Amino acid sequence: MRPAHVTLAVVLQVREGRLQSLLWQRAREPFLGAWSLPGGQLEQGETLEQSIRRHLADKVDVRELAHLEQLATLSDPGRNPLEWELATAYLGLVPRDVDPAVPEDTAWQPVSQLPELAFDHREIVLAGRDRLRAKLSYTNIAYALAPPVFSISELRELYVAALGHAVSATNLQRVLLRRGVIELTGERRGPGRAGGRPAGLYRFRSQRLEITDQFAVLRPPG
Amino acid sequence: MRPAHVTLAVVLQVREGRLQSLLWQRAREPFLGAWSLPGGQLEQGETLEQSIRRHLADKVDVRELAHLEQLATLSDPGRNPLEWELATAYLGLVPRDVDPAVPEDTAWQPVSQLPELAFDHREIVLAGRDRLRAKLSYTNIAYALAPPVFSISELRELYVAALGHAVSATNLQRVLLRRGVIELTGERRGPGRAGGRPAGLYRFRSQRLEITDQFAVLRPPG
DNA sequence: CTAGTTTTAGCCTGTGAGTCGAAAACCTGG
DNA sequence: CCAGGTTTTCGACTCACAGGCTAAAACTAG
Repeated sequence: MRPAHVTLAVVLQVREGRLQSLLWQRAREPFLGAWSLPGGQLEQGETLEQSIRRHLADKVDVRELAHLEQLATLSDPGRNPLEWELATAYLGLVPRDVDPAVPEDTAWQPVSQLPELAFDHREIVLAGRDRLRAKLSYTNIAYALAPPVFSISELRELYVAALGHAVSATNLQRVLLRRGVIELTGERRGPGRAGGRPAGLYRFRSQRLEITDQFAVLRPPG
Repeated sequence: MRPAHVTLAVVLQVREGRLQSLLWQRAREPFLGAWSLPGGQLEQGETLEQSIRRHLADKVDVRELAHLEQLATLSDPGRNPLEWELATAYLGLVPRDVDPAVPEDTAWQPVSQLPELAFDHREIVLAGRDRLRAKLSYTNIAYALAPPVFSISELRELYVAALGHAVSATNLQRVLLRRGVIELTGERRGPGRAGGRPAGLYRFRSQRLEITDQFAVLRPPG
């Protein structure tokens, strides 16, 4: 006998200054009505990545995934009480400027205040968050959370939301510039309501994941 | 229809100053006779980790795994020409002082000079090596490659073999001591053939994976 | 006792992260 | 048009730690 196999995704986006995860309410047993991760059955002829992309595009209409990577495969025989089922979890990231239309039964929920989740989905969400936090320190993965063009203050807000601790804008700018992760576009943004010096606008040099050879880190202050 | 599911392991050990991987020759199609990674079918009622442990203990008699972690799940529909089959790959590490008895059809082979491997096993081995190399820099994972007690020179040889570049014994000692990864046992080892100051003997403080909060790195010299 | 070998410890340097404060560039209100 | 408030940016300083080099320590063999 063979196990069923599903793909799941922790889809993260920074909204309203907080890191949020896309969740939907299950429409059938087990855990009917409980919040859970989007995903579904693996079909013949597709890879795991194709499968999770299909389910995300189908059910939740998220085509704007700027990054997608495999997290892990869960295999506890008791994780699904009705059936022997493996689940391969992915981490997906959505940039800040898009707001994908989501169905009724789907909602963004802050990772720091998750509701009760079905199956082992809570630990998967936290694993995704931790993976993101780690990679923010030694890769350019923030490109997948940021809009195409942004000011340092905006970028700082993203880092604060994702990392969960204060980040110095000055330091962030210097670190990312020196590493060659971001570059100045030359444009500037008109100042806000209360005036202030217009912000320079930056962009990520690469839209694909790159690993910084210098492993250095953005540490919490203090 | 559901896919078959197998578990595989990249089992690494430093032998004769080189990082080597445990391989065995396939006894059936496809790829009959080709070198491949040890592993086998996932059985009902077991987790993936239990499965790979069972196969390693059964077929290859490696019980001395000091570390085991999941690498990834491979899912290309064409990866097995005969059957739709997913494979979850693990990374296993064996300390230097043990020499597990292995059957006729099984052998250690240097990762830097791999033979032709069945399926997608070559990339899995390289992924395992890369994972190990990365973790050597920011975790205490070397505990799983080292004997219970060792001199700094011996530890240095392990790092050189695993990382593939020169490592300064002085620097290694200072870095690992400052991070609290290793500690002096108080014993010393009698000097070798040609004399020399007796080496202090060290041990790892923890035999479980710990992540260094300081992400700093052991870089190649120069 | 001397020469050779290996390990250990100390000193120096360089790099990059983190902090702080001042200057730059803009607004609004008088 | 000037003064005061706001936001961004730049430069100077400090600190921690990795990496390199050299000398000292501790031992063996002849």
